[in-house]
Amino acid sequence: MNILFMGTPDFAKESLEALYNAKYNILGVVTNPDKPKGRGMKMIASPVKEFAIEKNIPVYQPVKVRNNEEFIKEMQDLKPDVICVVAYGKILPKEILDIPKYGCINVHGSLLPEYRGAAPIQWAVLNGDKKTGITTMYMDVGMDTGDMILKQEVDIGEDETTGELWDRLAKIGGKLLVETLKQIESGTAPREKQGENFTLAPMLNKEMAKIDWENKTAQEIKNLVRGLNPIMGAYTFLNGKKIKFWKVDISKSIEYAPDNINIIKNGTILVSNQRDGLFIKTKDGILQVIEIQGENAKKMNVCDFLRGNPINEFEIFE
RNA sequence: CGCGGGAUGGAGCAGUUGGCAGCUCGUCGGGCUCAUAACCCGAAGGUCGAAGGUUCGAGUCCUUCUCCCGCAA
Repeated sequence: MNILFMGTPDFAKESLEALYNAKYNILGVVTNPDKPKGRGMKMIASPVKEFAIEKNIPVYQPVKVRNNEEFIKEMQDLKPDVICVVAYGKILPKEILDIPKYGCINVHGSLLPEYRGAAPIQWAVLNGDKKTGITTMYMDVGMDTGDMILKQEVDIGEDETTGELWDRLAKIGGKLLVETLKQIESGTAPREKQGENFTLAPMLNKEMAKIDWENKTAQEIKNLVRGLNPIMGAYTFLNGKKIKFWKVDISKSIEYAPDNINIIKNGTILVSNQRDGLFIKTKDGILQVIEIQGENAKKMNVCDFLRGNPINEFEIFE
């Protein structure tokens, strides 16, 4: 079985590596072009590209795919039996989808038809879901609308972050992809149409990262912090300064609740000291901050942070 | 030359117009208490990132360098 692989981030690299270790013949790897990134705008190659180079697999990095006759011709000439696409970052035109006889297989980070789109893992955590999973499918021209092949459910931990779940799903995705190919080869792969009741997982935007103290519950805020770690971090303002929360938890003890808690504004700091940390009133409970980051500073444990950046009790996050 | 912040005892930070290097925590010793991640007393621990310059005097002002970090999905 000759495979053409398309993917870009570390999530995709896991699948590529799984295919490689399963001894499939990988004709080539298509990945997004290197781009300037990080401090100093250094050119960075994608994890998929780095792996491919290490294993001497040819790398293709078209700037665009649609209407790129030269690239499409190149892909056709490779004559892949199947194309595996994992978080490539571009939409593939029909001309590409039609190349391989076994079709294009995609690894998607959710239990389809839930969370079609770019950010399925993030949204599963943001919404506080208890479980999610991986789905492999035959791609069609729609956005994650193809017929499903295999699924694997995965439980989401109560405190698990998007980053942690991302890493786990990446590995599971690799395994499921290999299993999917095996079944396709042996002709036993199932093919199931997606139901009508789908949900979307659009790309995340910056506004949603701001904590809404007024209307959100402690659990919702915790989900926001978990869901945005490590992508952008949930933030709030204190005295005009932007502060990011990287890890919070719902305080189980009520000993920090003052008598007049019901008339205090949501977002008010109830406790702030170097021993206990930082506790904040929310709509329905008390939130404990565990990991925090100030402006132009690195993340740190909240107790360390308070040592150098004292915060008064009864100040209010906005 | 993408934008910005920083380098000060073990940790996190402050240090005003240049004038004895400080705060919180931790560490060590002692005390107090039925008791404490409590409190009190004391101690150790710094070539203030590197080099040069201005000055009677530089953590602080000027130049150069090194390293670290944040934001731009």
